[in-house]
Amino acid sequence: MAKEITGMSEDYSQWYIDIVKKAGLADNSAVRGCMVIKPYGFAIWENMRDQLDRMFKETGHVNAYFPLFIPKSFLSREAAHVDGFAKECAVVTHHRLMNAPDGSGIIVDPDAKLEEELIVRPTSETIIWHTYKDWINSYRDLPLLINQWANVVRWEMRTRLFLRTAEFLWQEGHTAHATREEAITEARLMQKVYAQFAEEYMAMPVIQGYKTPNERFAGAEDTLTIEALMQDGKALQAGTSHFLGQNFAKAFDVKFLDEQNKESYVWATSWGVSTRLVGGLIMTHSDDDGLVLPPKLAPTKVVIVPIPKPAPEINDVAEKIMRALRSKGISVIYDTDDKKRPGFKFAEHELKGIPVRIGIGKRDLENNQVEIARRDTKEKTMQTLDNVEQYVQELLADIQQNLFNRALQYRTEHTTKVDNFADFQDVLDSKGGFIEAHWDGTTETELKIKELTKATIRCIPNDAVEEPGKCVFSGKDSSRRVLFARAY
RNA sequence: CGGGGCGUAGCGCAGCCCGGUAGCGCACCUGGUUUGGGACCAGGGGGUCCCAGGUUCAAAUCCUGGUGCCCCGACCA
Repeated sequence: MAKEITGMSEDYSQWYIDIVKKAGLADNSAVRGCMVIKPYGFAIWENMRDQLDRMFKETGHVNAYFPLFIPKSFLSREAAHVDGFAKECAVVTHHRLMNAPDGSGIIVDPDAKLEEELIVRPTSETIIWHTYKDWINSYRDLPLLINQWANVVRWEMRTRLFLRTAEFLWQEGHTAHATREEAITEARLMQKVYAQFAEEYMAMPVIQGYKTPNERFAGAEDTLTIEALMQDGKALQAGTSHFLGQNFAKAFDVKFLDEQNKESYVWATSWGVSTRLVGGLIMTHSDDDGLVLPPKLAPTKVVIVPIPKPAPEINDVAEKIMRALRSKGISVIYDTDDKKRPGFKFAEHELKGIPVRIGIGKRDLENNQVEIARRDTKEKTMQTLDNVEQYVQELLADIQQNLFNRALQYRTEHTTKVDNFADFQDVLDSKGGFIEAHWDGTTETELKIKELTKATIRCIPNDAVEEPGKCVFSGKDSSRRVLFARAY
């Protein structure tokens, strides 16, 4: 009726857009490529953010905030870095508006041109490393473990709600270390934190690995990644953690004195995840009825629907259940709207992905029971009133686990070992997903494969087993399989 | 940056070809009947038809120019 969602199999892209809009997560805005994150979508992001923030702090990081604007000259200090971002920067050139002399409206005041243009940050390495120069003198100042929650702007050609927007919210960790080993350990730790978050909270299984030189972050010596697989068989880079070597320390002249009074450049990492994760969450679990949310991130875990509408005896029971669940930290709402009928509400709450629905009708109360429905499988059971609290707790845990299992099973079924290029193309076009194949290690081959198939090397998995083989494209020697996929 | 589409009520759209009182569905308000998987009836409110200029007695509709957003691709988190 009112909220038709395009079928996933019919048009995956349209299905995704329908979910985002109809579940009330976000809308397009008046600004090209920028979205309005609506309260429900923002609530999901807040839950992600809060949990990640806890995990960052548990691993010793603190939050700070750096400017939105970056002097143009900063960006050019690290050569690879500027190459990577130059083409997608928003630039501030003036600082004042004025009424047009001809009365045609407001124009930029030509006299208010900035001496040096400001770049709206696409990422903050440069402004942060400029600042670190002042903060770091001695080994005693290290490690410096800082995270920032911020918005950044990348003027992308092609945008998609949550997955790629011109402005997005994210966190960026920027750490400084005394030794190479310590920085590498940090980058690995944060990759692990991201993987743990993705799997335990988002119920989204990820492959941990590292990027090929070609896919590396601009300015990094090594880029670690977590890669997830979406339901249409495309991969999503869900988070990255970079070992930056001494590149930024050298570019911004950040040195420290060690215990031996010897001066050296510090070692750096940076790592980030963004609102893109919301897109990943949607594309991992949702279905043709709408959003499906893992309980650990659902803004509302339980909704109670009075059947057919609120009534004193139903309200009493609902209140009791709410109190009991809330005392266990379970967010629950009672849908008291007396204008909408139960069927409408069921559909609406399913669209919003609320993990558990409790239906209370007079008929049920006569039998001292309520109906409990789970969003993931849409199964319903009757539970006696004294059992509701415990049942719901277990059910939420079960849903969380089931979503992960389901996604893992999908990924397993869509991960294929391939040993020749014909199969490689066949698999990509038929079922998609991850392809484990040998690669000769050259960028040339990587690019050629991309050109021919649109598949990229998502990563070299951390746990890739050493096995001799022949490159799926060039036939040259290879010592391990890498992970290919078409990606978002 | 190429290709396509769209701008008309809060949302989704028709009307435009062939100029003549701005319409439909949903949502909203009122009343009533309903209510265990997206209710129905009756009444009602709500519009710079993206902007500017032109043609015309008359423009949502025709002409010219502009602008915005979306979708699909190449580039990227």
